[in-house]
Amino acid sequence: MLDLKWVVANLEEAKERLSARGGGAAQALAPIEQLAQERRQLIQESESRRAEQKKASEQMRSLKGEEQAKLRAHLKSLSDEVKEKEARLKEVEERIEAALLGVPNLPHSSVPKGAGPEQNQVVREWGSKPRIAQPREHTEIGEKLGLLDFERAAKVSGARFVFYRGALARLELALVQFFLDSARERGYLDLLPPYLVNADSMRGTGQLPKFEEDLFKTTAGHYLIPTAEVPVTNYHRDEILEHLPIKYCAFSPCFRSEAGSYGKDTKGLIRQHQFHKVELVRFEKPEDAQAALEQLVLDAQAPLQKLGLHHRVTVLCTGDLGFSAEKTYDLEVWLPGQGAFREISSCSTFGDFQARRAQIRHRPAPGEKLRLVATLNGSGLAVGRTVVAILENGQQADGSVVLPEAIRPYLGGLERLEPVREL
RNA sequence: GGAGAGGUGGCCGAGAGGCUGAAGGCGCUGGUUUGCUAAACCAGUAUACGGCCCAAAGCUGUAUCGAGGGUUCGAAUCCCUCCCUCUCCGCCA
Repeated sequence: MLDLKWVVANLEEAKERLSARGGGAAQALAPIEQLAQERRQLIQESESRRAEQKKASEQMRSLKGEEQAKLRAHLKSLSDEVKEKEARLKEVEERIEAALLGVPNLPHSSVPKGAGPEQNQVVREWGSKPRIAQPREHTEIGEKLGLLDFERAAKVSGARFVFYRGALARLELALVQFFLDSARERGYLDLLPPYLVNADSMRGTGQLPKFEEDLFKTTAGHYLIPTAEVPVTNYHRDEILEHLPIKYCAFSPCFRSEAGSYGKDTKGLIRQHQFHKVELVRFEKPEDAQAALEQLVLDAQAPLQKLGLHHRVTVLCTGDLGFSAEKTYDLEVWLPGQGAFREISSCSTFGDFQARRAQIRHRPAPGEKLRLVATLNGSGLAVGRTVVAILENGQQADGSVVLPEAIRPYLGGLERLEPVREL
């Protein structure tokens, strides 16, 4: 959420910076100026009335009989007036809040302007493409080896679900441990979060109120988390943090309804309703946020490099930026089967956008005023997509898959994936 | 799920219609004293939103005792709804 005071004082700048996102982001601001004015006036009126009322009602104690009855009648009308104004004020503030909650974050000045994904810019590349004669996609590789079962998953759960079998099931969990180890080495504290959260948490990180249709909701009113970012960022909701920075790594399953992505990546592991991810979350001083984002990208790249997977870093342009993000780098891993780079991590800084919604603050020094912190997060990494990359990059002519050396110790020394032996 | 007890400042804990932003204590900050440390003593110690001010500082108004609503001239205090915590019972991995 943007700061109301700042928006009102810098309306033109706000509109201009939001319009870089395209899609009418700036229009959401339209009603705010007038509402802010109404709000100020109502505050002044109701507060001055209330001050008057407070003063007069102090005399009530010392008065008796008719005198008191007279004053009481006067105060009653004052009281009614205050109540009426406060009711109107509340309504105006609710409308401001509703409008503001629907406004996306301002892109950082260093974000390239652009209309959509085509205008994202490649920042750097790591490694090189493996030479594979006739690359196949992970679905084919996995199904042939008996390691992936989409058909039965469709029977049991529906589209966009999967069963992993045998060594691949183990690989998924091995990668989780491997990613957490990598993050821990880089100073992140392990957190294993709840997978169901309340609406306040979803509002804190920006999923609600605007993106409810992307979420799964339980009959009890909880939401299934679409990423560990939600519980981990909200871990410090309504808190005053004493020491910054704070760095957490958290494993969790992620649940996404994928509403509106019909027809996209319908096959395979790329886009599932449920997947696993290790998330890196940082709380930083505002002035450290940009440097921390650069650091975060390196933290996310580290396991990818240990696995020897060819990838590149891109910076998202203004038109492709997520709702809450101020700046985002994507990590895209090379998938020989698809002949394309695909997102495997997304690292963003949110400035104080989430911190304002979630009221996460810190005191720069004793005696100084509280400030909102900056929040950041990035995948480190998406586990399912890493499995895809390992399958496609490690595929051999005989159908087996050679595993990256770095992951072998997590699998009891297993070197390659071969057909599952039916028991 | 059933029965009961609770939620007050950074923390502990009083208060039970007006004099309470809230006693007392702890903590923290500054000062005095002091070979050092400690102790003692003194002072200060919230947040948000308005107004005055070019701005900061400062002054000033209002709100805030789990959340929301109600009663009342006036609510931390009375009533209603909800949330959360704890204890016991049931169920359960």
